[in-house]
Amino acid sequence: MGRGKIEIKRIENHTNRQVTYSKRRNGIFKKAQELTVLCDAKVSLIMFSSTGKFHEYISPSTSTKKIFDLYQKTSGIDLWQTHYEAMQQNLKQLKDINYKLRRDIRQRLGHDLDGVTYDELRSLEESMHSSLEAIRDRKYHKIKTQTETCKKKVNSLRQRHVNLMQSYQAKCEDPPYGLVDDNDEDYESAVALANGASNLYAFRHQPHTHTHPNIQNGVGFGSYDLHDLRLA
Amino acid sequence: MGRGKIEIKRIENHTNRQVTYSKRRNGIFKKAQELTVLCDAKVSLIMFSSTGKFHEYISPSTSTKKIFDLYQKTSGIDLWQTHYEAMQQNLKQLKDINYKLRRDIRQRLGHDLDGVTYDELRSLEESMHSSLEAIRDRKYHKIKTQTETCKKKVNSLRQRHVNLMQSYQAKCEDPPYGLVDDNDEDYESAVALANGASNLYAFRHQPHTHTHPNIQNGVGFGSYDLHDLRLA
DNA sequence: AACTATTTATAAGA
DNA sequence: TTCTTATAAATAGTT
Repeated sequence: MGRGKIEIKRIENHTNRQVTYSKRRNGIFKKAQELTVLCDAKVSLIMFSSTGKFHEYISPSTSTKKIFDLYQKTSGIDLWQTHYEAMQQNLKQLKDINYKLRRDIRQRLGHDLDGVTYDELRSLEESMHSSLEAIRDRKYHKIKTQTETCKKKVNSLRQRHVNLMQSYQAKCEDPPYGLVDDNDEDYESAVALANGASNLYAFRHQPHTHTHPNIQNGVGFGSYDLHDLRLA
Repeated sequence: MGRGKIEIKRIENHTNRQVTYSKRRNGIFKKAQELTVLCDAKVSLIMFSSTGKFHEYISPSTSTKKIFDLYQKTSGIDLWQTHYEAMQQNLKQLKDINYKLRRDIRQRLGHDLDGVTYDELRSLEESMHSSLEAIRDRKYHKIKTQTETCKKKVNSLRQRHVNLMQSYQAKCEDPPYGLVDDNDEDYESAVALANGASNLYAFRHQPHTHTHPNIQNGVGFGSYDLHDLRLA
């Protein structure tokens, strides 16, 4: 299609080749676009000239990535695989290890023991036994430390209680006026306190709540039994 | 370029569209091939028809994978990225699960219990305990079946022993010459056997090996105690 | 880049 | 689908 027929073989003249590439590239792109529209097709056309220049046509309804995915799906060729074989390997190994770990756990739970020999069972039992010992030890250790922490707390509370009682008794022996300031309410409550009719006292008639036991019971008269605090 | 000019818009008639697709596809493939040869270019042409049919042209000097690699390099678009990221995610998850499984096992072995609460310790102990029971059950079951198999073997061997002794005594009552053939060694061993001086007999003075107990002890004179065989 | 003679592609019909 | 063929479109060589 031109002034003369040409043979389909490499054009040796460089300029000529470039010109022909340019002309025919436009032609093929136009054809691709027409095909896309006329036939509702998806076309991906990627070209590199002999000088390495890159040109692309892609149907507007799609993208190179989509064509690429579709290509792999349709042709069954996984272009990805060769690229990331090492990663695939890694993944496979991890899955394998994972499976073995799960099996180990299942056997430690007493399941899936059908294929296990007597000797293996014995060593598993032994391992389980000593592990159980270790876990029990740890539990007892936990109990012990928790108990000790608790005791320390109790001692601390007991000490606070004693201190509070001492300071309270000291206040009762002094005249209460030293506590009074411009605030009437404070004055009244101070008087009420002095008469032993504090509203705090009312708590003593409520069920034991174990909140602020040092305050609840601290407003007592020395008759209070410390026993209740020991396991608070 | 045909009997009539056509407008470049979607061909609504399905058959017509298919025919045009087929014809123009050939045309564009021919153009691609010509461009490849004439201009020494690399061309990748991937097409999907409206019905999803896939066709491809690729310049002989290259491959679809190479074109995609080159495409990515040139355009800077990473078509693998999403794949790669998905794989990374997968890998990370597996590693995570793996770590947790390992931790579980370590804890079941009684290690790494520092961060474990008292309640968790208790439930772990309980799990271990019941698992240990299951494993012991399995072991006992194994012992039982093995013992039964063993008993059956012993009974079978005992029967063979009895049979052997009977046929031996029968032979002793007959003249022994029937046993003798051209082989001197056989003759000698038969005589030795008759005298109770078999080299097989020597095994009785060795530590118990539990191999071929029927032969070791079978060359006796009826005074043999079967008890030894019971737990062989 | 434009022109145009000529080849090539293809629309419509068989 | 394939062949035919009139005609549109592409393009080789030229300017």
